[in-house]
Amino acid sequence: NGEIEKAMIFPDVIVSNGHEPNATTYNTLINGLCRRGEIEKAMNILDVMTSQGLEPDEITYNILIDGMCKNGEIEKAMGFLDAMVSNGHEPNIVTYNTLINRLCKQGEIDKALDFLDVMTSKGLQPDVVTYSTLLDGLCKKGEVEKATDLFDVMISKGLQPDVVTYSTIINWLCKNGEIQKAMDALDLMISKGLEPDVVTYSTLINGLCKTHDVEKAMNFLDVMSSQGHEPN
RNA sequence: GGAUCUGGAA
Repeated sequence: NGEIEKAMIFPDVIVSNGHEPNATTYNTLINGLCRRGEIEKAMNILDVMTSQGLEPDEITYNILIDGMCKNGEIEKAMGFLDAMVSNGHEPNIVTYNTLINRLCKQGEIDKALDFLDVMTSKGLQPDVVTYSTLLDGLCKKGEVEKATDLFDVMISKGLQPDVVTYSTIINWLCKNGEIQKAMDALDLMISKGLEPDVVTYSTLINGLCKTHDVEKAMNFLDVMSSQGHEPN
């Protein structure tokens, strides 16, 4: 609701009622501040949390790292990661996915792929989020060959593309003017039992509108509504 | 029956 100031009062209220806030309580607040880009305040809450004798957990760290990344402060995020490691907290798959996403968004795909190697060497298995993130980054950079290869790797590891993976591919096909293939991909995902969501449909509708096929776009509007996905 | 982190459209 954006009313973090009101929420901030609650740890005190909780304590005065005799219920100690736990890590989740603080994580929730820290996340709210990070989403507003108020990283400094979030770090202050981290201090409060620690001074209450609560150990930040991996979710706390991931929230802060993502906050810094989304705030464009990847250097800070990397530094924080180092500090975290030297305090004995190993990054998990979400941590890596977060950093990989930021690197992709900055167009630094090679660095992102380095992290893929790092996580693998640490025994962490990249998941469908990792691959979908990299696929999106590669497609947006026009590295279609590499994207295709990576998709094959993902499949060979037994990972199933999900609705986001398909939406990513559909988006790329649309942007590349391959609308028919995009619609084929939609059929394919449905045939695999996956349910397109509002983003999947919006992606296609956008592609169709950009190629002036408003008729088909309108059809998909009907289809999504009939599938119970309200247009947003 | 209830809470917190990462990927896709605009």
